[in-house]
Amino acid sequence: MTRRLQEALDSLKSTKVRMTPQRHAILEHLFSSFAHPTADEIYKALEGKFPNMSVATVYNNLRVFKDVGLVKELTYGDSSSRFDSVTSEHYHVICEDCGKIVDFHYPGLDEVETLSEHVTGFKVNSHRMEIYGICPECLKKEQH
Amino acid sequence: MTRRLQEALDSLKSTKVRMTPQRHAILEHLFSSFAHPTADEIYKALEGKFPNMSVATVYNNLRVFKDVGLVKELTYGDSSSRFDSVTSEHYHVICEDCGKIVDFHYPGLDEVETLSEHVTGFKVNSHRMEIYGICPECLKKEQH
DNA sequence: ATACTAATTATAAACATTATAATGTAAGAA
DNA sequence: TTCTTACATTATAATGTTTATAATTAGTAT
Repeated sequence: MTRRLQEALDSLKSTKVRMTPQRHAILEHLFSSFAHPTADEIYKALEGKFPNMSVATVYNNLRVFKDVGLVKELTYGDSSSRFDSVTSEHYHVICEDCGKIVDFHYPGLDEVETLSEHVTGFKVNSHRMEIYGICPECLKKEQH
Repeated sequence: MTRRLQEALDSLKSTKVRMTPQRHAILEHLFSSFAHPTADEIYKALEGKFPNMSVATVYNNLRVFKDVGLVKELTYGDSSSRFDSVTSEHYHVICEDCGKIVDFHYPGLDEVETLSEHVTGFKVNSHRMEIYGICPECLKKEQH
């Protein structure tokens, strides 16, 4: 069990969210790696362990985790949402070919928030940024 | 007819994309304002003029325009894509309360693309950024 | 152990988007 | 101008993701 998973489980104890085997498995899947799976990928990954689990359970619980701030929903260009276990602030680099998502840390875009606040009169809360391109693996495939 | 629309029509002449009344109307709708409508909003807006137009026509043509670089598809959190007539490079400031989208110009984030290319090994093509907050109108409402 | 409440399952429905096949039409050639 | 051909449109069905519903099951506090 990773530290990140343990922390997620602990933070759930302070809420009124019940722990169930399915929820534990979904959290484990999300927090034990830095992947950004779709709901369906999670569903398929846990099929062996929970043959009777409904896909609605995956969606419901992802929403529960989102509501308590444990995961983020990423709505990018492709057809289905991806889910990201929340760690620190970071950005995503996305492969336009295979859809793979890689984390990317970049320091200061605070200036952008400040400037946009002045220009638009908005009270700015946050921003998001994604970078699009072709991943090394797909670049190789193209060359063949 | 606005200059932006005329430019869009001109640029289509240099491609092999045929002009049809439906295409003209969709372009007019997109290029005569700076709105960011969904496919369904465009469909409904043109219902009066083209009672027989199929929703597939809207989707097909938005894809055509996207392919030749006249429009951009914006996939935000909500369920359906929005479409933006391409002008110069710009970003969007989005009101979390009423959903309003305001354009925002900001010069150089090229450095982000360069750096992410080095760090991840991707061949980077583009990036997008959105800024989230509360617009002046909704701020006022909150204070009452 | 019991009871209460919430979670899960199975299923159907909703919704956006895409595919298919038949019909209609834009645009260049004769 | 008319003809021709390839492309666009329509109507419809299909697809894929996500949500809603109702019945059953299972956590948790007492």
